[in-house]
Amino acid sequence: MNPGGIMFKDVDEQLEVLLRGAVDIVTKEELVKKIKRSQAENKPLRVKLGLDPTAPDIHIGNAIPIHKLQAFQSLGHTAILIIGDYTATVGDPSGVNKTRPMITYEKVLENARTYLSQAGKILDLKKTEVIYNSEWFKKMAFHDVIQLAAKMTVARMMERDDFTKRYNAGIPISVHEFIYPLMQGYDSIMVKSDIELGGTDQLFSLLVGRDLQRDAGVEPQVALTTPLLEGIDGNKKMSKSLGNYIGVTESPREMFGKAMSIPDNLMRKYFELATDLNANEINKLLDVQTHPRVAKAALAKAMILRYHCAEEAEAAAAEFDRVFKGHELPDKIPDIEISGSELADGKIWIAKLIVLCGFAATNSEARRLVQQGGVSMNNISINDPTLNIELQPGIILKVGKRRFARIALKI
RNA sequence: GGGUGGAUUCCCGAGUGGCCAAAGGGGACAGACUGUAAAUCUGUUGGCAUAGCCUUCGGAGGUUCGAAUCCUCCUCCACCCA
Repeated sequence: MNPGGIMFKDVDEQLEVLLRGAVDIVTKEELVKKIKRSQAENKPLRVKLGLDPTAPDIHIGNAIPIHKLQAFQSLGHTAILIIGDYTATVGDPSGVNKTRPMITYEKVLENARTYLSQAGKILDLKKTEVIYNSEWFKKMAFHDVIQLAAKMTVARMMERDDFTKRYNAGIPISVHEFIYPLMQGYDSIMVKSDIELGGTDQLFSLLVGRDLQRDAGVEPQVALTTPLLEGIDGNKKMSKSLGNYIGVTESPREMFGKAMSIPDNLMRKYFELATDLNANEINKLLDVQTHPRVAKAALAKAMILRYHCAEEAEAAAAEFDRVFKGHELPDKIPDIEISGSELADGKIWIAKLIVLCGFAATNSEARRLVQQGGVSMNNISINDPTLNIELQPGIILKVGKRRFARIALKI
């Protein structure tokens, strides 16, 4: 059937996998053409995804296009992961309504390391071309930069919704932000990409890549975007800085808890983007017959399954029920050692203890938590913020619904 | 280059001599109700062992018994004209 060694699946079969969950495909005709040609010539397509290591961790939101890249990879195509070590220092303006601060190159490299190891949870890195874009950008002369900049007009830049909005709102836009899409497009030329993936907020940059390629006399890449995922607050886009994210390296129990706190109306989206369940399974779980809580627990487990094993997912679910339904103690409670020098007459002020456990930033905050009835010790609620406690070893401090500590005394 | 307006607490935003640790909203946190959902309701939201004191309204000085508020200089930002 395929003497060349690589065996590509049927075009329709490939499209079914590749288009699942995709938002924009520019253009679908070109994609079909490329896949057909790849199959006929028995030659893998070059599929590019750029990641800017601006934060140390990957969360399940920015993992979405990585999973899409993995889908291409598992079909035999060539996955190209661009580590935007150079672009990261510029700062992608997409979807941001404030000027991004520039981050240092050292920080970027440090982030790149963890990014790569985390991306390895999704991709087969042995088969992935990993390329740092400083490879070409750091060699560029100013002259080259200007030539690149000459390929774009201000009017086209201002077509972008986020730029227009910022401009009209009087929020500054730096010139270097205009350069960003050009850099990303230039990457496409350098790695000879057939397809570029990205979140929907990347569409503009992906299209610039097409323009630049056309200008350079090569066949334009197909732009394929995946949806942006709202954070667990259900409001804003998932992001590290908003603290509404689920990190791919988080423990199963953390993932489970966070998944359970997403709003119901986001369940379908999470099912589709953050799990490997198929449409039938998802529909069945979201049926009116199924209690939303059951569906959400299934979602949490399926999500964990992408990054951990089945036993761990089950254990996380059981633990969750025990703590939040059964109101029992979690089986792993962090031990906090309190130094003897913090005590006075063998006692410690409750607010101080809470701060030492890291459950409040200041004594005042801790005091408020107590006043509001959010603090208990050994399951006995404490309401007096001036209370001094005699520390018995192994005493359990609970703050709010989910923060526990077992106190030990260090003499 | 010339002109105008602006910078307030996590964010938006009110405040133009004392009643200001600073309205209102958002967010966040805690509690009630639940399913760690949504909606709703209540409370909290600078620090300090808290009836009191201390630090904060872009920065540095100054006027005043008293300054977020008035004056001088500086920094940053936006808009208009060229």
